[in-house]
Amino acid sequence: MSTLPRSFYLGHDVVRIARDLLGKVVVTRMQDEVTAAAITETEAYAGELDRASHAHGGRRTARTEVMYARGGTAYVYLCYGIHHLFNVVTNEHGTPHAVLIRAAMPLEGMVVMNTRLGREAGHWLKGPGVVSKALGIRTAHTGADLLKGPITIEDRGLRVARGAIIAGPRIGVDFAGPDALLPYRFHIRPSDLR
DNA sequence: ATACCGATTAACT
DNA sequence: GTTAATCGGTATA
Repeated sequence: MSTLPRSFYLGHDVVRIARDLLGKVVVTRMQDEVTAAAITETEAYAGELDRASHAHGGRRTARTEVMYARGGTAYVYLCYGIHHLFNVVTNEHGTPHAVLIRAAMPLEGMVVMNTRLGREAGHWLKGPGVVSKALGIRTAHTGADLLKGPITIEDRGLRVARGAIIAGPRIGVDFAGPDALLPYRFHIRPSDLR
């Protein structure tokens, strides 16, 4: 169990980092409640040039400012007034790259997850809103340092089976024109983690 | 100040 | 396949 170092997040290739996050474990420690889940789906948002990104065109607002922080910072925003979507900021300070965590496999704290979800978490948290809800991640956590907590990401030695990664276009970004077709989404099945 | 709408989800028909 | 839920961000005035 080792928390990912700052250098993991400072890389300039957000698409590669999105792929490398598959199999890594998101851990939250909140009020003595520990939950952990292995990432099975991600999407890369490539900053100012990416029409699907909140930071497209260099937009800087109260909400998006945290995207310009250094890699290893949490960006959590409210979508449709209901869902808290968890992103991992990457690249150096000033470059607004981020990776959206869209699905994960529960590893620890299933009882707590069940309570938070109001149902059985099962063996696969599908959808960014569901992942955040199960892990207790909310907009209040935006700006949190992923090297300190309460949210951390660890390498627990899980490896992705060779050839298991599927790349494709991102979900829900039809408004982004040609950028909606970029293969910035990566996913695997929980059974592809060893 | 006001109007519109989204990197979604669950519960419908 | 369709739709309600729910509210902060953003643009427009």
